[in-house]
Formats: sequence, C-alpha cells, structure tokens
Amino acid sequence: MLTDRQLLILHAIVDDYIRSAEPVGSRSISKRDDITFSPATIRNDMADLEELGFLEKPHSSAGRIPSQKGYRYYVDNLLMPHDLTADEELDIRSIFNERIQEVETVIQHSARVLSNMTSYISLVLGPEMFEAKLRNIQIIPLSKGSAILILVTDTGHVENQTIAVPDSINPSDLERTVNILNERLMGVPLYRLRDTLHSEVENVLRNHVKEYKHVLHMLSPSLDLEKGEKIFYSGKTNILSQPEFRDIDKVRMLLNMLEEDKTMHQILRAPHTGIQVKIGQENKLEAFDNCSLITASYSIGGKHMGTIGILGPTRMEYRRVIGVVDTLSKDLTKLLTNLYQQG
Amino acid sequence: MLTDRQLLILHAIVDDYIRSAEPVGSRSISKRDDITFSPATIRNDMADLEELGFLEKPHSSAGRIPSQKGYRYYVDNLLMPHDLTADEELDIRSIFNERIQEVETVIQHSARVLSNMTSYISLVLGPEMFEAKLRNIQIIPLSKGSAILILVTDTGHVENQTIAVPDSINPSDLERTVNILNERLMGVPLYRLRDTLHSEVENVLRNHVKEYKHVLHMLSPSLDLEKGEKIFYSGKTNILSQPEFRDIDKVRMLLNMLEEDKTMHQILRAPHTGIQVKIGQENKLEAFDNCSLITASYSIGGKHMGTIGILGPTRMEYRRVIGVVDTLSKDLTKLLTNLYQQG
DNA sequence: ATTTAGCACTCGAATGCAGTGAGTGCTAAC
DNA sequence: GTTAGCACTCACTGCATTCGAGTGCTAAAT
Repeated sequence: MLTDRQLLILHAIVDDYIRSAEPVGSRSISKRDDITFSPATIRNDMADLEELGFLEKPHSSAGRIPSQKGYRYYVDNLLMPHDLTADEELDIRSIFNERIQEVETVIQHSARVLSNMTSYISLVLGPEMFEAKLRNIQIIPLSKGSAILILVTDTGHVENQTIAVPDSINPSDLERTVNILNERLMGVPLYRLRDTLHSEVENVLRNHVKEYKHVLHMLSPSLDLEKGEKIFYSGKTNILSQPEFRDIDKVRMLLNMLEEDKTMHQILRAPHTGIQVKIGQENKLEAFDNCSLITASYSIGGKHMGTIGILGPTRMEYRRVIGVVDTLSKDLTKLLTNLYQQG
Repeated sequence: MLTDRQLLILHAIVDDYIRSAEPVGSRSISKRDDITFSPATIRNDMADLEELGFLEKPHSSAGRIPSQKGYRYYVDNLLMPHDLTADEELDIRSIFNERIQEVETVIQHSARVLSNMTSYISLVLGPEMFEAKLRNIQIIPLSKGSAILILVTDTGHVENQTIAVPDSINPSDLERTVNILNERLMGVPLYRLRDTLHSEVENVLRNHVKEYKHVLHMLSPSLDLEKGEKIFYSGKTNILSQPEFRDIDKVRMLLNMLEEDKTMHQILRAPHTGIQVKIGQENKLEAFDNCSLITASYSIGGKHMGTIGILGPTRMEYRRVIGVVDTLSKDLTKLLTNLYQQG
C-alpha cells in the first residue's frame, strides 16, 4: 500500500533522525545520494506518510520525525541485517577469552560489553536457577552457633547463606546430615528442595540423627529460596548523553523504574525465540514511553536460562543493536552449553 | 576570633541554606526567633564572614551561601550531635531483624536503608576478605572437565569459581586433594593461599596424588584472588532530586566517577576511626567538587572490615547524616562481631 | 498525471529591552 | 556599636521583534 518511493523516504527519514535526533526536512532528504526527486515531491509523500501514521511533526513548521508506528514498520520491513564489524566481533569475543569463571561473572561481563558497545543501557537477567537441579550441598561450621550453607546447582550456580546452628546439634550429626542430604537431594530442582526435605529426607534423618527435628528446623527455611534471579545493569548513565533525556525528570522516572525489580523481572522473564523489539508504548510502561527495548534469550542445552537486552531511546540504532544482541545471545548460549551441559 | 554573633549568623545561614538551597539574605535571617538584631547589623557581620572566607555571594545582589570553609567550620564547631528519632532507629533496626543472612546481603541491605533514610547516595565497601582466613575449601565436580571451586573464610565470605579439570585427574584424586587442602590451608589468609600451596602443600600432594602437577596447575591460578572488595551503591538516582544537580553534565560526571572502581576503592579503603567528613574539594576529585562524603568504618572484633558512607551535595544535612552513619556503623560492627567473631 | 518551482505562511528559537524585586554596601543618625 | 535609609546591582520576567527552517498549496513544466 505504500509506494516504493514512500518506503525509500520513510527509510531515509528514520535513518536520518536516528543519526541526528533532529526533525528531518524535505530539503535535507533530497540531498541524499539515493534520493533523486525534489523537495516538493518529498513533501507530498511526507504528508501522505504522516496521514498514514508513520510520521509526526513536533510542530507545524518543523521537519518530520518517525512515529512509533514508523519505527515499527522500519524494524519489521526496512531494516537490513547488520553484519558485525571486526571491532564488534572482537569486543564480544573478549567476554569469552578469559579463563573460565563463575557464571555470574560472565553474565556481568556480558552486560558491560553490551552497554559499552551500544552506548545504551544493557540489562541481563541472570541464569534461571529455580529449576536448576541440586548438585551438591555443604554445611561449613563457622563459629559456635553459626555455619554456612552452600548449594551448588548443575548449572554451576552457587548459593550460600549463613544459618544458625543450635547447640544441640553436634559436629558428627552435622556431617551425617550433609551426607544424607547429598545422597537424597542430588538432582532435585531447587524449587522442590524444601518439599523433598520434608517428604523424603525426614524419614531417613530420623533414623540417623538424634536431634533430627532441630536439623529440619534449621534447614527448612533456608531451602525455601527466593525465586528472583538477579538482573544486571550496565551503562545506566549512558542515557544521560541522549538528547531525549535532557529532562531530569524523565531520567529519574526511567532509572527509578529500573530499580523496580518486580516489574523488570516481569518484562525480562518472558522467554522468546529470536530477537524481540518493543518500541515505545509497546512496553506498557509510562517510564518507557520514549524507549525501546531489544531482548534475546540465552539458554543452556536448549533450556531457557535468562535474557539479555538493550534499553535505549526509541530513536535507537536498531540495526546495529539487533545485530549485537543477536550475536551475543547466541555466543552466550554456546559457551554456557559447553560449560554446563550435562556431560 | 569570630564573635558570638558572627557564629550565630554563620550557623543560621548554613542551616537555612541547607534547608532551602537558596542564597540567604539578611532580612530572612533577622526574622528567625533566635536572632534579635536588625538586617543591617547582620549585613555587616555577613560582610566580615565573607571577607574571612566563610561565606560567598553567587552574585553581588544575592544573599550569601556558605563556602567550603564555612561548611567545614560548621561541621567542626557548630554542629550539635543528632539523636536519632524513633523512626530512624526503627529503620536501622530493620536491617538486623531479619533471619541471619549472608554477609553480603546484610551489607547490601545496609546500603539501601542508608540511602532511603538520607535521600542521598550511599556507598558501602564490602568486607575486606583479603586478609580473612580460609575456613574450608571444596571442589564440586560439575560436568566432564569442569568443577566448581568454593572457598569459605572465617568471616563467612564464600568465594566460588568454575575451574577446568583435566581428564588426567580422577575423582578419588580430587577427593584426596580436597582433604589435603583442607588440612593444610585452613587458617591461611586468602592472600597467602597461592604461596602456601606451592611452598607447603606441594610436597604433601606429591606423596598422595599421582598427577599432582596437573592438580597444582589447575588450582594455582584460581587461588590468586583479586584484591578488590565490592562496593555497593544505593540511591544513585537520589541526587537527581537535588537542585545542584539540575545540570545533566554534572550528574553524568558524578555517576561516571562512581563507576571507577579503582578511584572509589582508594577513597573508601582508608580506614579511620569515628566519622570522617570530606567537604567539596577536600575530596580531590573534580566530579565531587559540589559533594560531601561522610564515612565511617565497620569492623569485626576490632579488625577493620569495610566502610560505609554517604555522598550528597555539599549542601547536605550534616547533622542528621552524621548521626545515622555513626549509629549504623556501630550497629554493623556489633552484629558482624557477634556473628563471626572467632568462638 | 506526475513532478517541480515558487511563494506565502507558520512557529519555535534567539535577541533586545524595559520593569521588578530581593538583596547589598555605605552613610549618617541613634 | 547598632540601625534606618537609600542608592545601586543584577538575575529574572514578560513582551515585542526578528530570523530562518520548513511546510502546504498553487500553478507551471514534464
């Protein structure tokens, strides 16, 4: 329904506006090499594109800027895939070159590289460890009355917390308990730990540990893990360089929203294949009205683990960012699968 | 050298300015209950105070604002100690009421409470774990070729990383290794782990583990821990509400500075007793020119552990903030000492 | 039937110019 | 030593003016 020329003009306007952050006028478009017709012609098409909802005017004597619908069309139909430059490849590879590290470190490092490469805000939802299976459990006595409980999952995640150890439990009881737990809880998903403790392990404990009730009481609350995976942010200050965030109040709204763990979890949790682009109000959050969010999932052995994403102004370099997010999410999946795939 | 009246006026100006963020004029001062003399008199004293460097004028027809020297004098000589309100006591206690947790969680929680209470930025330098002593070491096999190395210190800190396990090392070797390590490395400070591994443990390993060279090669790099303790920030967006940070560029400078781990470590590391107040350029950092930093150390059993602090505009509520930081650092010391004191 | 040149028009941004008022410094009186 | 009085300063506000980029429309050109 749009003519080729209109598409060309829309494409040119979006590109120009992404670059300059200034409303684009008919004359400046006409100067581009790929445009062969006069400003007046362009103006006519621009008027049509505006009527169709792809463009907007900040005020009547200014150039045009893309509307949300305009960006959407651009992303869905006009965008050419972006092949990473050598530098970009290198940046991404830097994450994986280091000696093997804790998963969290890799994730965190990914977030940093992502924000550095794009100059936007990067968000990485840490590995979903709720369904991960227990690999090992340890209780390390610390001082009289306290110990450290350590849980290791098959995805290499380590969870630890300090617990209070009642006097009634002696060291050999503790040792026996740990052995039993390792025997019985190995392979149980984290979210079922507590239930399993009561349904299956309790009976065994009863036979081997005198004060098994105290032991249960000590462990039970600690095995009720919080569901919340951590979200890593990087480059939060990057938006301060974006002209659309000259307004302190907008910045505050946005940054405060990023602190709302619940909302952000909801946004990032939804797994999806491929790249997802949410433009402006598609995010259903007032604070994100002028923002776009580009996300991709990463997984281990085909199992969804978490999400990486970039948050920037709607006037975002979609082409490059999509390319980068796509590549990184795939590389991350490869790395983690190699490392932690059951083997 | 300053008259009582001048002190009174200085005090009044600083108080007023901290409250209003507006230059303070002679007339508004004269209206205060504790001031009994006329605007003209006040003007004379203000002129003197300005000449002595305690006050400044933004421009010739505006009121006065405190200079850095003025704040310094105020903090050193005029400030009355602040007794926490019931609400404040409650806020602080909320940190300690929860069931015993990981140290890092307590620290992080402290940072959040601190920033919420003050509406400034809170910084907490995590527990110094470099000199902490090893309590326990574990190697949990994960998949073919990889395992998780876990170190627990006597301060309850848990460090973990993924390591590559060469095929040549079989499970029983690994188990023997872990036993030997626990025997020989227990009580060794983290910063000496690697040296001790080579100087003392190597000989023992040689006798019990066939491929002990591979084992050493696998462990050695992992025991060379990074010195950097983590710094926790909270309330970074709080400064956006401060009128002195209307200017996006200043905000960016400041927030970027907070990302510079090295510099921030330097600033926070210096242990000191009691409360330290650094005003404006005393911080020796351009980005902090309009800021003041109030810090206090926390410790475990008399041993310096880390630092908590508040960063805000030089026009800061010194009285309240000093009170809060003081109380919290002492409470934190008490809690951690109870939890992790050898015993 | 398109495309383009020409031109009047719009409107934000920038500039210049009183007027206002909070605040000062100085002088002279108390 | 303190205060009243007064001229002076200077940021800020509102208003009028200009400037220019960009539009929409019409009529001519292709």
